Amino acid sequence: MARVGLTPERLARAGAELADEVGFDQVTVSALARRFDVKAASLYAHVRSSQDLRTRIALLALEELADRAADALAGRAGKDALTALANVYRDYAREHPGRYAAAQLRLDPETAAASAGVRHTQMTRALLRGYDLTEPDQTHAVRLLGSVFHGYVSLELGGGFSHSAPDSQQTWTRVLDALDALLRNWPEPTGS
Amino acid sequence: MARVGLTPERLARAGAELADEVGFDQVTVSALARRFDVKAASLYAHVRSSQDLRTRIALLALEELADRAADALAGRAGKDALTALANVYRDYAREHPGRYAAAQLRLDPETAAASAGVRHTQMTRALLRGYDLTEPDQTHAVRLLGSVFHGYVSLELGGGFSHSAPDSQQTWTRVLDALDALLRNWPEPTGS
DNA sequence: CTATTTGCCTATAACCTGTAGGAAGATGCA
DNA sequence: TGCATCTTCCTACAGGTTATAGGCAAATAG
Repeated sequence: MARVGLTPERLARAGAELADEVGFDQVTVSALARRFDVKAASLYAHVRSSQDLRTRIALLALEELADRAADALAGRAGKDALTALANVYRDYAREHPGRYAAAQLRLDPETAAASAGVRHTQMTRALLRGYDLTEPDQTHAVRLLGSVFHGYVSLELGGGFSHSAPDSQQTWTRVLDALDALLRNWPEPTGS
Repeated sequence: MARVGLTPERLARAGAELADEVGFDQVTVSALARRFDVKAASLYAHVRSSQDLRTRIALLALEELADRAADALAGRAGKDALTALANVYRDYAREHPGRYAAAQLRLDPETAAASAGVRHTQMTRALLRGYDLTEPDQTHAVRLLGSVFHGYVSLELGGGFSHSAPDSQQTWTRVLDALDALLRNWPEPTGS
């Protein structure tokens, strides 16, 4: 009865790999058990449920993504920082589609508050210090950037841009140009 | 043995309702069969598979969304049209979260090409006629708008904006201001 | 070197997908 | 009206997934 040496952390890491290979929603306790050549029931000693496993993978992905973002932002400012941060999300999603999908998992408020998700907000806010925005516009801009990054990446990943010209890379470059221009020239509220 | 009168269309409609109630990923053949007080096996006479059912719900949602968008755009131009279209997506997602999630289902290329998805692109393009963009910037702008709408709506739906000030409605208004300003003042490519 | 803890096992129940074949209701045609 | 046929929904079943309960053996502590 050889012991494989399962831990919640190893399961989350292996689950993340599995997600990248077969898709996050195909990650099951059974499939993960097969990967360790172990019975599914054995995994329940380490994770409470299938949902618990997914949450651990999501938290892992959020951490990795935040670490990459922190790396990319170090020593950069302005458009340079904007581009770097944006590319972190896009590249991560392309390298690790399953993990990226996991990072979108809806977490309950306490879990979310304790997750690396908050670092993402903080870093976006730090990036915006290179532009001249004061509250509440800074928060609006944080949300806008999050929306564009996530929206673009998920549409691109879903194949939305792959069957028409011009190619996605060109649009991406121009979108970052546009966001930079917008942040440098953030409009006043309209009268309406 | 009373006949219930199942058809693929009725199943898709009921599936859409079920999705709004319990979430798109909780839509199963079994659950739908229970809703009609019928055995799961019976549904397979009308849909080929669980995946087929999901696809039908996705197509239904895309249609509904395109119809609403066409309605909203009629007789509007410029920022008025931009706001109207944006609100269609946001309102639909809030009213019908399950259907909205369904609309994000990844379709195979042929199905996607035959879906109402293409109408969405066309309408966004029509909206952009109120701004002064030529190709390929128009395509870039279509993709940007799609990204912002989808990204914002999905982050908002995921609860991302609900636990911090200012409230999401204010950000939404300002994001639309910002997009309008950006489209009216679309930047040249940068030299890099 | 025994005693306890830990890790993985078998067994089992419930639910979901999907297929095969059967019976009752609906429909068409004489 | 009566008969044949088709359609609709059924039962039965096989295979996969989640989850719990209880058992035995390996690792570890005193």
